[in-house]
Amino acid sequence: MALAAEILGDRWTLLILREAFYGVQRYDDMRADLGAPRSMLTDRLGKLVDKGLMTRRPYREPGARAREAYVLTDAGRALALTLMALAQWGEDHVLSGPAPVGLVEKRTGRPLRVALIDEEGARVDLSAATLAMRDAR
Amino acid sequence: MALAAEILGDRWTLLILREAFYGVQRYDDMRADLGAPRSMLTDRLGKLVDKGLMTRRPYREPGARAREAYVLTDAGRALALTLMALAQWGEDHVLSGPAPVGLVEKRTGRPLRVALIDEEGARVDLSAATLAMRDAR
DNA sequence: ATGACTGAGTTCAAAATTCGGTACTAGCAT
DNA sequence: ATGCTAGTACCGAATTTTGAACTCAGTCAT
Repeated sequence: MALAAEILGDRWTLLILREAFYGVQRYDDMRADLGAPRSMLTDRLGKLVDKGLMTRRPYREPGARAREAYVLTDAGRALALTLMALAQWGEDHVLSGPAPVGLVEKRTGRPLRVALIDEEGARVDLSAATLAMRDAR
Repeated sequence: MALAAEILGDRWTLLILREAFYGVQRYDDMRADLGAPRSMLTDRLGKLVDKGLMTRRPYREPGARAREAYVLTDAGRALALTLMALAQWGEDHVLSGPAPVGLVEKRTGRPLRVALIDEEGARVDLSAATLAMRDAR
């Protein structure tokens, strides 16, 4: 958690990851969307690549130079849960209203939410949960 | 999400929230645990109180002056999902091994995890999910 | 060939934040 | 009164962020 916080405890990083989840892959699009200073964007994208959350994927459009798409890795995509939980929390508590984008089931288009589940996969309410020490495992 | 990222896109804030979830409420305990500079801790705790994630609750031990416990509000507690998702991700992807503390069900002590659920409360795998625009709602 | 355009990275100086240390205030006991 | 200490304030140095300018290199048109 402390290590995760080191990677993710940064506003720009969170915003970049959100962009990536929205499907934005190009440096300049991210920059336009986020209003991030170039050196910040370059720095943070580089760090995300270094940490294995993103990869650079070269691509070439007809008539243009080679460019790089910033694509989430599996590890990066696994952060969807965290980012969605954060977005849900933001909707509920920071007065920003519903987010325009959410997770849906691929097959059916049904909306999905982040929640707690037990070992059988059944939902458990947050109020029924508590923190506890774990076994040595 | 951008607003949430503004509040939470900060390493110390994440670590303080983790402490709060562990039940640590006293300034000096947090400081000892986190190794945070005093002014950072004061600043971040103050911000968390300002944003309504925490409240200060005065208490008095016999023979000591009045002190303040930093207690999570409902909004703060609602971040359990986000923090747990982050911790789970950290376990899975940052090579830090299992966290010593996790969420369990109050009544049964069974371990809980963060996951995606559909409208019926059934678990949906992350690979079966995708981002989509939402209705106007 | 040259020139224009531009995508992304680099550099720079000013502003902001962080950090570690010190000083301070105020509540309690002696 | 003094001593201890919980938490805040202050300070200067170090680091990071920011916004602007610059740079390099790939592509196209002439």
